Amino acid sequence: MQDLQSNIAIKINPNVYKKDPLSSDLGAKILRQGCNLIDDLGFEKFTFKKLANHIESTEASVYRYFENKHNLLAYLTMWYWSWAEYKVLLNTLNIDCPKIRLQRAMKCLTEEVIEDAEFSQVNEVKLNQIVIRESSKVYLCKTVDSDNESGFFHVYKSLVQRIANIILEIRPTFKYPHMLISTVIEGARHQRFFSDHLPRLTDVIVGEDAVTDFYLQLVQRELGIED
Amino acid sequence: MQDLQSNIAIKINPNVYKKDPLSSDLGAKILRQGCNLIDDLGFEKFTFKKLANHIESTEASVYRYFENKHNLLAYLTMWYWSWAEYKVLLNTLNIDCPKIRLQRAMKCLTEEVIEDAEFSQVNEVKLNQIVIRESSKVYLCKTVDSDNESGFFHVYKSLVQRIANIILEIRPTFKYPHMLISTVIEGARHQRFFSDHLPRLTDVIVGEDAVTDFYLQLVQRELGIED
DNA sequence: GCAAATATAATAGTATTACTATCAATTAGA
DNA sequence: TCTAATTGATAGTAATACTATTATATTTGC
Repeated sequence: MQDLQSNIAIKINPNVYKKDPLSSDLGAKILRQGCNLIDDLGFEKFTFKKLANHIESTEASVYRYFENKHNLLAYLTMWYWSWAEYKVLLNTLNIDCPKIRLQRAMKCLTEEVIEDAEFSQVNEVKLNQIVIRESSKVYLCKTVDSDNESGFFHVYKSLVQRIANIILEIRPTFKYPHMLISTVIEGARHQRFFSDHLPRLTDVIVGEDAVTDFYLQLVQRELGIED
Repeated sequence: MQDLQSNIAIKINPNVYKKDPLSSDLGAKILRQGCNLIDDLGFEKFTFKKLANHIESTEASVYRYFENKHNLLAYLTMWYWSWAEYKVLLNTLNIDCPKIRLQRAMKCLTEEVIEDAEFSQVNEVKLNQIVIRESSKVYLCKTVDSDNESGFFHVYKSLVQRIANIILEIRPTFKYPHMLISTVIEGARHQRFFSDHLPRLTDVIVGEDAVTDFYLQLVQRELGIED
């Protein structure tokens, strides 16, 4: 993926920002250090004032880029899902067999993010942690319907649709492709959180990626695909 | 269940409150109206001041019962899972076949909550909505480890363990019983949220309980149980 | 190279949030 | 009825979540 770094840019729906954070140095700092601070403090304790101090700028300047911290989190989440979709795309391109495409897509979407591709302003490992811990707060809130109309969840939905299509290619009569995929995507992140904080809710196996193993198996059994 | 209403009380771990809200009228109001207000405003916009005004009391009085709104939400969530576990218990008692016990437990944990048993101070339908939308915020936060030590998640974990035991009865070598159950429990609630707000992430089928159907099937296929 | 446009910093200010503290009034229990 | 516990009333603080204004840089277009 290295050779694509400089040429590919992830485009984010402008509704989520007031001023494009990729259009300036300060904007880039807001993304990068915003990511760091949200990871450190947790979303609830994170404020634009703290971020501004941290990057030696001012609160007012940060507000010029994002209406509020909710939208900054939405931006980061949208970026993450675009990046994930791009990974899926790269890994399934030119592969004819839909079962293998599904398997590879599942792997992309459930495996741990360890290496830091530093694809752009954002540190993918930290962003992954944020997505695990904070991203559901973007939709689990009263503004979900208007945010949805603004397109905040478009990328996520299109990612789910993309995998659902592979499933339908394998089993055209399967009734619940979207449910299955969103269950797996959300579940994988929850299980990683559980294994760090509430291990009795999961099954941790040292030296094995239990999460990927479990969800891959689950999907294959649900669709009746032999291993 | 009616005849048990007056005799059975759900006991909540005292670490979550400063003063037992079931020990006074005001406490009961805090639970009941807190539930209503959180449902109306969403957890982020909900404040103790608004609650106090709503029940014609004062902020300071509310703070006498709960350290903060996070703990009130934790209380309500704990109550919900105790209630759910009790439902599971009632529905699986005296049934020998573990497959049927599993099926009944799954049904309890995935089906829609429509009828309002008014089991106590809390309106179960509203509480169910709150659990769907807000409850993951109790653990998706920086205090999760100390909250866990205080026992905030004990009931939830014991519920998961209970069902995991049924699974192990059916398939003693199954590697991921906790993962499977927590995936189903969390997933069922997410899917209900999706079908209300982000329907492209799920598969809504009118007149059918797709959620229960899907997760029951998923579990049975994962465990290789014939329908 | 200069004017115009744009971006940022500095400062100030407001309403609300998330509490804590104190004390008086009321109620309940023994 | 006396005492203790509960609640209400009031006050106060630091932080949050913004908005507005103005001055100062910096970039860009010509």
